[in-house]
Amino acid sequence: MSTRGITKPKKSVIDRQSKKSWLDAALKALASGGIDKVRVESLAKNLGVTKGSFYWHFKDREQFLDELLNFWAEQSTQTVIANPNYPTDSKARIRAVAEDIVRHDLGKMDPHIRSWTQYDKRRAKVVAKIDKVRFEFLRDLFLAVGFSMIGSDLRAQSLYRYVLGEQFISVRESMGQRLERMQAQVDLLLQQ
Amino acid sequence: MSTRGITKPKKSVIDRQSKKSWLDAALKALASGGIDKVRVESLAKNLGVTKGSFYWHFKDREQFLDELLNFWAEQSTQTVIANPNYPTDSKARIRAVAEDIVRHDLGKMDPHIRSWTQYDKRRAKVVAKIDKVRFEFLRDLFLAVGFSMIGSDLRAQSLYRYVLGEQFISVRESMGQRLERMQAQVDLLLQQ
DNA sequence: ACCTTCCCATACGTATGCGTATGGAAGTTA
DNA sequence: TAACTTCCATACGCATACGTATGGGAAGGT
Repeated sequence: MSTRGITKPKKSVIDRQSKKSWLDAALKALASGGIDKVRVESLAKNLGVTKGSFYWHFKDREQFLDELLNFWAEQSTQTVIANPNYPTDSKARIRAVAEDIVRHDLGKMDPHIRSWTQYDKRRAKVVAKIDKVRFEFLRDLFLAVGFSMIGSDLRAQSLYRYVLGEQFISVRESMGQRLERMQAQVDLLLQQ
Repeated sequence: MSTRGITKPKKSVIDRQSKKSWLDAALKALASGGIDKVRVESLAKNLGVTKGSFYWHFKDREQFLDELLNFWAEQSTQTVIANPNYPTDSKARIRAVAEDIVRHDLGKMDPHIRSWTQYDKRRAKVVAKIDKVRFEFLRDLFLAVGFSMIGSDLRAQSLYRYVLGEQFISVRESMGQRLERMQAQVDLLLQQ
């Protein structure tokens, strides 16, 4: 693991890259055009270096993609869930979480990630783990409201599918519409 | 358009291919490993011919993929919607449709299609049209139950996102679980 | 000043996959 | 049977992208 820029953040005349800079570039490329756009030589061009740098930091493309997936997994479990500023009222908290998801476009990387990993059993397991974490987070929110385990399970699954499905619908709506629709969805789920 | 096998279904010593046989093979490949598996030479190998056949039937790969997308679009609007054996009772009809979607795994091609087309604006428009058709079909079902336009709209969007989202969740459930969950979801949406 | 380590450039070999040019076999029509 | 159409095989050129081998510049330690 390169620690350049952390222990010794000195300037260089030439652009020295770290693992993270490669992974950041890869995430950008992934978001712009899918995993097919995550190419060694292409990323190198974006970073202003050659692939000589890449093969110094990483063994090969496969190992790099593994790190990329973990990179996404880590920072996707530290956004919504780790936010400490949610209301204490359980129903209000669900609404706040739902709004956050839409407003900050959380899960916007999901189509790219899932499109990529769905044909790779090993990598799909990483995504499955993220699904599990997210789902349990949502389920706990409904449990806090007072729903039964079965009821909370159903509602969390419903809400999660809603969020996930929205990312794949080709008819994109405005932010206002999406927020409104999401709140209506939450209202529906919060009925007794 | 080749009409071989339709007007003159004669046997041949060698395997003569039609456009449809290429498209069928392409759909199979797409389902197995995404658009990346839809390769001219790969499909040719599966069909037992060379790409000389391909380039006789199609101009190039791009045009072929266009036809493939239309091929999917056509046969994806002729399954659920065209089924005439649904109950006349509006609520029962929704339940029957929902069960059909899960049981016959309708939309199982959707992840592959959407993963492929999401980076292609022109092709995404075709998918958007399918989204619209499906959504309006679902909305009409809720309208028939007696919900308002707004209420039907919300419920149809919710149900459609649910179906779509399920296809992308990496944690796969059993058919029984999926059916049960789907019915619970429909029950939730059918509440007043 | 020298040496070592870190990081990258350059050049090359190889594989894959698209598209094209051309010939030819099988079936059809005159 | 001769000509004509339909469909495919073969062979080639070309572009892209991975991975490797090798050399070298820059920075820091001694």
